[in-house]
Amino acid sequence: MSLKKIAEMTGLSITTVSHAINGTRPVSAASKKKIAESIKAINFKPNLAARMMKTSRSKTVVLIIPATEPNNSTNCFFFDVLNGAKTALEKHGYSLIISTYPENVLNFDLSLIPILQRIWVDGILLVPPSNSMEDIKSIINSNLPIVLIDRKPKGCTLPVVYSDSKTISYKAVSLLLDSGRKRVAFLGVSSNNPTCCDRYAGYCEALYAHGIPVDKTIVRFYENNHASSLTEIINELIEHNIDSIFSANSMLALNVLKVISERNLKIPEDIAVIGFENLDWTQVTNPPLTAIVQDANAMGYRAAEILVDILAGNQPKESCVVLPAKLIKRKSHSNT
Amino acid sequence: MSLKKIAEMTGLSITTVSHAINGTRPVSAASKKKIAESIKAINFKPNLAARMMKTSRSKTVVLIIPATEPNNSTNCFFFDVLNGAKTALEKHGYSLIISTYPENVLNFDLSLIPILQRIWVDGILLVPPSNSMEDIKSIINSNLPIVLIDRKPKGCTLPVVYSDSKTISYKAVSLLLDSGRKRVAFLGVSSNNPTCCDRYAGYCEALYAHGIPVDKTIVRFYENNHASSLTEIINELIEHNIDSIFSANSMLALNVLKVISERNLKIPEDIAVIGFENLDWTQVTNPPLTAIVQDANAMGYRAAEILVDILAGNQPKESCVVLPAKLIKRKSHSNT
DNA sequence: TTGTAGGCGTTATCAC
DNA sequence: GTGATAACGCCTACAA
Repeated sequence: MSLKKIAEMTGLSITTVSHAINGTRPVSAASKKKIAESIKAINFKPNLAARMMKTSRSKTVVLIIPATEPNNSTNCFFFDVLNGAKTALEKHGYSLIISTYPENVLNFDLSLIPILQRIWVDGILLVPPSNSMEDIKSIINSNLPIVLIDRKPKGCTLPVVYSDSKTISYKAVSLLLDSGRKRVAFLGVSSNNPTCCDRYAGYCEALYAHGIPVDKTIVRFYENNHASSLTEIINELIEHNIDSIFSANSMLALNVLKVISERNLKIPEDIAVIGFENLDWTQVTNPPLTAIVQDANAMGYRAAEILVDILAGNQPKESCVVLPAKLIKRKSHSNT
Repeated sequence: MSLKKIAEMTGLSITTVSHAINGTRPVSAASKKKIAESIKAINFKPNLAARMMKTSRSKTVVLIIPATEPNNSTNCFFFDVLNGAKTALEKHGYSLIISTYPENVLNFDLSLIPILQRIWVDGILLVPPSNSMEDIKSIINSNLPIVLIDRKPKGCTLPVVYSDSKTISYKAVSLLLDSGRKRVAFLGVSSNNPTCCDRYAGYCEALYAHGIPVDKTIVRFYENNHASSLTEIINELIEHNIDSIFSANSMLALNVLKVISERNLKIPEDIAVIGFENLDWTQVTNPPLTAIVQDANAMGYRAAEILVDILAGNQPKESCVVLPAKLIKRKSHSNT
């Protein structure tokens, strides 16, 4: 099954068949018809390896995401990113390869990722591991087109698609303050995580706008290599006379709910909670969680579209897409 | 950057270099060393397109899974499957391409999946859409090696890796019956879903073993194209004088919890609930959900290993792997 | 509008 | 132990 076969069947040359298939040169209607028929007859599909060898394009893109343990709700978020990217890519005839790196290993060299060791993908969709461009330097050195997703490292000039975490965090914390809370704790994953930093920035600005100074004793980052366990951290926080917690991702929110209920405290009466969600479970917690939702699917989709555009040789129209996030008010933020 | 270049650098022939790299023929230690040095010097990587052209092997496998809407907990399950498969594949030098099909479209022709339209992948990991081999016939006709995951259609002779849903469902329902429940309702996704059928079979056997006949009025399948909404179905079920519900997946369990709490009924006093979980959220529901957990990661991993084995030309040692599932007892199944 | 021919970087066959 | 050389299937000058 090859161009040659089609050429034989139609009595035309390989060249003409090739041009007919790719539309790279005028071909007479009669020839076109014959070729189309033969293609159908033997269900011919061009050999991508051969094509790739000539064009050095694989029409394949890799999505590189952090992988946490199984059963972690962050995974759902990335699944939606993946699905969005896949949808956009398939539309343009690209395939999507998946690769992951360990979220919790410091200074993991991304260029060690197997697929990047091969001459293979045309471009990269990357969720960067940290705030630092240094950590993705080796991957940038591959000289493949890159679009970042979800996290924008400091000093980043690459195209990037992410949620407006700061604005929505500002809103969430304001909601707590406006309903009379005075001691709003902040709980984040890591001070080295761009998204987390944005959320912290929104928190600080909201406090500032309400004339309340940031009290570092009720701000905690659960650094991955932290000495204390997450449960301990939350317990500590609660013992600092707080009346509410803004927790900067869904996994943290989940643990906050757990610890609070273990201490037999009431939400929102004793402690109001606002978190993040990647999943519908937040509506069946006790009480249903007031939470921020991001459009993960759109994030993947938009990023993929930008990458495809770059691969097509165009100047990207937008090098930085900031998607809005939503605050869903349920019962955990206020008893009024 | 090619074998030719390495050949020039070392003064050896392309042939020898190729054999040295692939270990397909004895090469003198001295030559080996020279070659290794040159490879390192120019950071040479074999061109996969060229290699693929000769071998007609892409060292790439596709994972085909159903995709539901964003934010659906089923996605988490498949993310873990994906991650497990990826881990195993990378170990053997394979890359993983992702493709999805719409879960709710009947008779979706899987062979329409873009990646399968190209001459590209060496093998297929597939979560089949239904109970019927007919629905995956077109994909089987591709003549690529296939390993099924999670669901075993009727009359299936392909290698398949799935959880022992029946046994664990038997245990779960027995737990309800042993604690005195008499009217255990069953809620499943679809009678056309192999996993769901297994869970129903476990349910029936448990009832049988306890001398209770299956009452079809308290058995419901939420067929995807069902006229009534899921909420209606659950409400109907509750009105049939039941004292407990076994819901056959996490999405259903979530909705069961929601409806019960909307009706201001108490769990487990009024209605005991056992569900499935893909995620840690089940511990923060009210009350924490007694649930069945599967090892999705292992499922993907094992399936990928079998596929790699087949691709290596071996007879697979096991054509059917049934993984155990766990029942996690929390608070929703019994008040004693 | 069509055809000829060379080459992309491998692997495989055969010969030494 | 080692080397020439012919494919694999496609694209693309260059020619007609």
